[in-house]
Amino acid sequence: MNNSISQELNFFLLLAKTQSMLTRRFDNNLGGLGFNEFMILFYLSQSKEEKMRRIDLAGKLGLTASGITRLLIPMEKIGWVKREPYTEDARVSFVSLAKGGKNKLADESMEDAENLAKDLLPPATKTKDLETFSLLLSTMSGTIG
Amino acid sequence: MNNSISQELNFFLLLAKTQSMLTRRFDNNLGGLGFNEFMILFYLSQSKEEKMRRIDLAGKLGLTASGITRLLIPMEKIGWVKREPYTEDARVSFVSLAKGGKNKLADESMEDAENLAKDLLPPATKTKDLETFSLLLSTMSGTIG
DNA sequence: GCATTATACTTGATTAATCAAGTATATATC
DNA sequence: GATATATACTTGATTAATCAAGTATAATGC
Repeated sequence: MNNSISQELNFFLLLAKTQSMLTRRFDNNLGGLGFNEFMILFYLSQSKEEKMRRIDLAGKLGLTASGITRLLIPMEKIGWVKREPYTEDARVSFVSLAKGGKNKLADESMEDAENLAKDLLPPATKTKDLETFSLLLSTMSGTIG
Repeated sequence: MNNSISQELNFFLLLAKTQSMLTRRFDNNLGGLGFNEFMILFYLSQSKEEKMRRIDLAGKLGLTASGITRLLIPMEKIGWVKREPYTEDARVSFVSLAKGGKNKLADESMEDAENLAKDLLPPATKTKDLETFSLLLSTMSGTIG
């Protein structure tokens, strides 16, 4: 039996496990919003004119274009986001933050997310380490393309 | 517009994005094994007598018991794992590594996973940092319960 | 300008995984 | 030792997300 495993692979196994648990935790504690839905509303709220191309949203969440299409369907129905055609390039359609989504985010979910984030990190976590780790994550997600 | 977001929450958003991309990458490059399937075969191969309780497997992957039940159904059918009843506690059933699964892992997937892991990490990643992050991740997943 | 290639998005079919509820067994409490 | 609670697992219903293929439009190369 060969029991050896590299530190690198071990890191990815741990990452997968942790992220599964984290996603479930976020999904259940954002006042009725799923984590992905929260991220969509949040990124829209941060963007210029509160609207983004669907493909850019996909990039932000690390999902496929298809995944975004499907995520947005119920959100549009409920009135959290709106579809905005784009005349300069007919392939593109923008998603914009609708009133309902803006309220949903502001009233509760944003605060819930912030509180959860602070609760989840071990109290001893060093700011400096968090920075290093964040940088590693951006580099990886930038590289994976 | 309130554009502020804590470093902590930002970290979790980045983590989610990166993990989505990573999972897709692993899923498509382990010689026909999904990432979760790979992890199951791997953890079984590492465990005593190459068998584990389903609930412990769930813990290792960060999934629910239900998720594990469903993951194992096709794997059992294909002959990668076997179900083993446990007389000392009739609630429990063990999963063991079957011949097919053992071969699948040894012939290709283990090597693929190791190579991928090394490819995905930025070359400049410091061993020391990787250790720190791994520790942070274990602490978090241990705490989340 | 025409043909090729690339981009943005949607859709059908499928797979993955959750939750809530249910079954069966074991453990603890009184 | 009967009752209540906890644990391990499965199942039905549902939601999430993929891939592969298709549509439509735009950009590139010659």
